[in-house]
Amino acid sequence: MKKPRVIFWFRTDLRLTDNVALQAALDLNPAVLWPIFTFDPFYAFQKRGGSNRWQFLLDCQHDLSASISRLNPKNQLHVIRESPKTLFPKIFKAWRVTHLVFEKDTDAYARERDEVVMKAAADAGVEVVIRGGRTLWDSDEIVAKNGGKPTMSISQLQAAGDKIGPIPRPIPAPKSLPDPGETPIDFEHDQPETEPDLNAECRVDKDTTFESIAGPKGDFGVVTLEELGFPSATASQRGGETLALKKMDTLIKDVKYMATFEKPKTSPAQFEPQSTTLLSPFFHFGALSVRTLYWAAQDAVDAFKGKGASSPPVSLTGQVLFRDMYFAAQAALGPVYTQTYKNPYFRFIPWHLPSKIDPATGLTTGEYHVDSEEANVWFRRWKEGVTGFPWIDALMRQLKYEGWIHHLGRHSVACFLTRGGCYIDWKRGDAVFAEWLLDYEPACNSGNWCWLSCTAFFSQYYRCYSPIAFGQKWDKNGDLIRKFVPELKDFPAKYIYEPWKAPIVEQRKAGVKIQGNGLEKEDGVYPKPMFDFNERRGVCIAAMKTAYNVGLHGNDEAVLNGTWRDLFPKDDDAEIQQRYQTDDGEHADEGENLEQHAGAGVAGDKRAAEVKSPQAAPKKQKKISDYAAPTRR
DNA sequence: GTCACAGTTGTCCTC
DNA sequence: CGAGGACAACTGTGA
Repeated sequence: MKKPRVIFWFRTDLRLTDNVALQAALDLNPAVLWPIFTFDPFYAFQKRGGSNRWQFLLDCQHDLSASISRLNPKNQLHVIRESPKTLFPKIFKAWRVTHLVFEKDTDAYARERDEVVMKAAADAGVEVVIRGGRTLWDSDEIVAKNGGKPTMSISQLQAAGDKIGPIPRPIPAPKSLPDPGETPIDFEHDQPETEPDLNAECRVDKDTTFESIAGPKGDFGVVTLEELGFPSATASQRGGETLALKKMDTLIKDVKYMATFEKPKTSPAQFEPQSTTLLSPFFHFGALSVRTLYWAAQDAVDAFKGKGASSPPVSLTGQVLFRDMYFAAQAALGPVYTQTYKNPYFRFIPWHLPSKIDPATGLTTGEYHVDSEEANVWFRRWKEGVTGFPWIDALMRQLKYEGWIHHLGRHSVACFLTRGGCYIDWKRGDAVFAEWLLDYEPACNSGNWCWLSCTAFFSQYYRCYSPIAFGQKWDKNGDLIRKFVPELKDFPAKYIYEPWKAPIVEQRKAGVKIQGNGLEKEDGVYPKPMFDFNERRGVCIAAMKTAYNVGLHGNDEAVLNGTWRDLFPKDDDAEIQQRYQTDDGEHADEGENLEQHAGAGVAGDKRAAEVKSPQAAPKKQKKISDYAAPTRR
């Protein structure tokens, strides 16, 4: 029998260490092995992502390719610029492939993509080998042990994990790699769909990535930011497995830090160095395996002799357990995991700026309805970091520039945008994080936005982060603000969280005027706050109470057919019912699913200080357990 | 079914 | 300055 000719398909596992799937490929004892990465136009055009994250990905690929070449100078990472859906059928034939090996991926698009590829493999007589390694436990197995339901709490995840058994220990990197086979590309190069381009705004130039299948030099080299038409990255964090392992080495030496880590006690205001490990971007691209971190942390706890070793959920191990919880929730719910509409586990709350839904698929389109011009301005000011609340603005500018903010910083800005300030749909924030975060992970990002907006996973909506007090608790002097909002760098600490309260003479001394809305940039000016936070907190908590009393979820009939409004109290409060503005036909609904009625008038949020209780709304429409678990494939 | 209690990460006031 | 309780009141878990 002839020895196997194997493609190893790298995806979200850009590493050699603890790569269980790669080991499975080597266990086939292949004659030749092509390590490949399909540069999928889907991610370039139909998923949001800015320069910082692209750079991190490209770093990971350069590093991986170099590591491969170190093991075998004849080999490298072969980056192929085409959709895997069209590429594989051609390449299976052209390269006379016998086996395709890859790591399992449970993201919604990845499942669909892999189905297509597996079908092509079956048609071509190529054997497919899949191994798990992206999560601590296999997400589908977790779902099965959780009664086929999404894991909606950390205790459910832990119970399901206990039923499966111990988390596998990481395995070492291979010591050698076979040669690659020949790489003829004498087949047609399918051109990608480039419209709509969700990243059009981020590009400074047109994309040329897909002009050739093996790159401009024909050497299957790594794509560049220039080819993608993206500007240079601004983030200081860089990617790659080598760097990740170096970070791990440093961490492991600090047994006390590892063993006593408690997430809620780490400061969101600390930068250079940050108070947490900053390993999440490496997990996202698979440059480091979560099992490596898990066992390093667990071993540190076991080795720690002092007092105060931490345990889940606050410990380092707890952090990756939460990641598994979100992944298993996603594995159970499929595409609706990243939206409320059609999702039986996510609470329906009539936020401002709700998502548009594609009637054909029932999925969000990425666009949104503008039910309130005021809320739309708030959203723009939030995104650009000119809300007039320095703590929020510093975090948002840090996010844009560095591609990272501390977890509690994310809590602050997410609470502020949704249930604790603007009352804007969590999907708007989710999309901004998707664009800017280095570590953007759909499962975790969607999960955390739901958590913070009290849409799912968490429900104590009356616990509301103050854009003033929360930052002050960690950073009295406002150093994070001084760093990322330089307009305020000379402001007295007494007023730095509430600059609008500073007397004119103090403003003059600090060289900054507090005026305007921040959208017209002007030197020496920092905007006034975009609303009275205490007033907004009251409005939001009352509106949340109403939404909770009505008790709808994303898959309830009233949400699907748009009659949910009938269940909410009829009053003029903008936060109770999204109201379409009748004086602006542009925003009137164009016959889509969410059935936005033309409202009774222009929303006037300022009036909404007191909110009436819902009239005779049922305490609970339905219990979650009344729903059949949504099925996938 | 009921009830008490806990829940990774709130704020503000009093003592 | 730190601890503790009120605020108003959510869901999931387990006895």
